[in-house]
Amino acid sequence: MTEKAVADTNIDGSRAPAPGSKEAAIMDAAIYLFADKGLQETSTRKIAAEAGVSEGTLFNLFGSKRELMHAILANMYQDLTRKATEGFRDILGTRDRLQFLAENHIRTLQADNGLFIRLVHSYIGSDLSNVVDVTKSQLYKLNQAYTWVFDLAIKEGIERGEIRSDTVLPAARDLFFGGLEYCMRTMFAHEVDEKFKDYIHSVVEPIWLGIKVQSEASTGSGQHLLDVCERLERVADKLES
Amino acid sequence: MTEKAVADTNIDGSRAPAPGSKEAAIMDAAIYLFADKGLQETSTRKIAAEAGVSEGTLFNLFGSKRELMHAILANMYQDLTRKATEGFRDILGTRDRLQFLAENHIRTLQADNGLFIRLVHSYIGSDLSNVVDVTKSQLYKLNQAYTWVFDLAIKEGIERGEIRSDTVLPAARDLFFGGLEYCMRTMFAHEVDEKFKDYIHSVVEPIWLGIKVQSEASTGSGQHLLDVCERLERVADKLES
DNA sequence: ATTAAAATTGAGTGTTGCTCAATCTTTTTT
DNA sequence: AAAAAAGATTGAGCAACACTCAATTTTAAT
Repeated sequence: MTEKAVADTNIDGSRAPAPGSKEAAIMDAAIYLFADKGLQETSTRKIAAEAGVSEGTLFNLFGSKRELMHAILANMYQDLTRKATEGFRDILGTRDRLQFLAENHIRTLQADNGLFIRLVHSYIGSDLSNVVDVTKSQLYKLNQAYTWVFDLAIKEGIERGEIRSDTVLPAARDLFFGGLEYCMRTMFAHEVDEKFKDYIHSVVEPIWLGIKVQSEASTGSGQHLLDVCERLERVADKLES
Repeated sequence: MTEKAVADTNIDGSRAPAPGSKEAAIMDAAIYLFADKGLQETSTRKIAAEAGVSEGTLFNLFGSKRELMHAILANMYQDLTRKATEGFRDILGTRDRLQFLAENHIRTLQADNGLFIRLVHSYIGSDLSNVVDVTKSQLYKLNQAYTWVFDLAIKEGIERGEIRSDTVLPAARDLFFGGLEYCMRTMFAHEVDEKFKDYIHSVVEPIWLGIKVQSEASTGSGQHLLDVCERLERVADKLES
C-alpha cells in the first residue's frame, strides 16, 4: 500500500478514493446508512462506527458531513457519466440514443434506491441562490459533464436532419431530465418493475415527437404542395409573358 | 376572537389558520426565515422568537418542525391549485391552457424564491419509500388535487380531437411538471427574468407537438391548401390547353 | 368569586455536527 | 538502531439542535 491514489482522476480533477482506504470505508458506510435510514437521520457518529474509524478521522478526511455527501455525489455522477458515454457510441439513431440515455438514467438512479436524487436535492436545498461558491460550480460542472452526452445527441440529430433545427437545447434538456426525474418518482410510488422500459418509452416518445423533424408532411402532401407550386409558377410565368 | 376557524377548509379537510392567530404568526415567521436562511439552518427557537411566542407553543400547535413545514407546504399547494383552477375555466384551447398552467406554475413557484420546491424536496428526501403513512398520502392528495387540472386539460383535449388519444396521461404529466421544475431551476441559475414567458414556451411547445394530433396537413390550413391546389390546378389545366 | 380547563412557558434532555489537545504511527535524520 | 520530526488518529468536550414536561398563566364556566 505504498503506492497510493493510482485511481483514475475525476472529472473535476479530484481523485476517487483508493479501494480499501479509510476514505472508501467511510463513503461505503455512509452510502449504506444514507440509503437505509436517510440523510438527516444518519449521524456522523454512526457513519464512523460503521466504517470502523473514529469520528475525528471522518472530519479530518472530509471536513464536514456536507463535503462527505458531496464526495459521494461526485462519485455517483462519475459513474453515471461513464455508463452513459460508453453505451452511447455504438448507437447511431437519435431516437435510439435518447431511449438508451433514458433507460441508463433510470436504471442507474433506481439501483441506489433514489439516493443519488436525494443527495442532489439536499445539495440544491441547502444552497441558497445568493451563495455562489466553488462547491456550487463543482456540482454544476459534474452535471454539465453528464448532460453533455444528451446535448451531443441533439446536436448531431439536428445535423443529420433528424431533429428540428429550431429546437431550444436547454429547454429540451430540462424537459428530458426533468421528465425522467418525475418518471422515476412515479415508478417508485407505483412500484413499476417489469414494464419500466415501456413507461420510459411513453415519456421519451412525446419528447421525440416534439423535437423531431415532421418529415411526413414534407415528404407526403408537403412535397406535393411544392410540386404544385412549381408548376403554378411556370404557368404564371407564361401568363405574364 | 371568540369565533375561530371560520377560514375555508383545505383540500385535505384541515383548516387554514385564522389570520392573526398564533398558528399564522408562526407559519409566517417560518416562511420568512426558511426563505431567508434555508430549512435546516432555521431553528425552531428562531422561528418561535420571530413569531413572538415560546418554543413550547410552536410544538404544542404543530407537533414537530416537520409538521410545521408540512402545514406551510399544504397552504402553498392550496394557493397553487386555486390559482390554476381560477384562470383555467376561461381558456378553451388546449395549447393555451397548457401555456397558462405552465406560466402560473412558474410564476407562483418563483414568487417564494423556490421555497415551495425546497419543501417538497425536503419532504420527499426524508420520506423513505418503505414508510407509507398518513402524512405521505396527504402530500399525495395535495399533489393530485393540483395536477388534476392538468389531467383535465389533457382529457378534454383528447375528447376534442386536439390531443392524440394514445397519450399516456401519467407520462405526459411527469413530462410537463418535471420539465417545468428543471425549467425553473435553469431560470434561477441563469437569472432569466424578462424572457421567462419565452423560455416557458420553448419548454411547453415540444410537449404540445409531442402529444397533439398531427393533423394540420389534413384538417386545418393543410386541407385548405390542398383545396386551393386542386382549384388552381384545374385553372392551370384550362390555361394550358 | 371560585373552579375547572385550556393555553403557554422555559428550563431540561438526549443527540447532533464539529473542534482540538493528547496520543499513536509512520517517516526522516542522525 | 536510536532520536526526532511529521503525520494520522482518537474521543472527550462544546455549542446548538429538535423536542418534552412540570409548572405557571390565561381563559371559560359556574
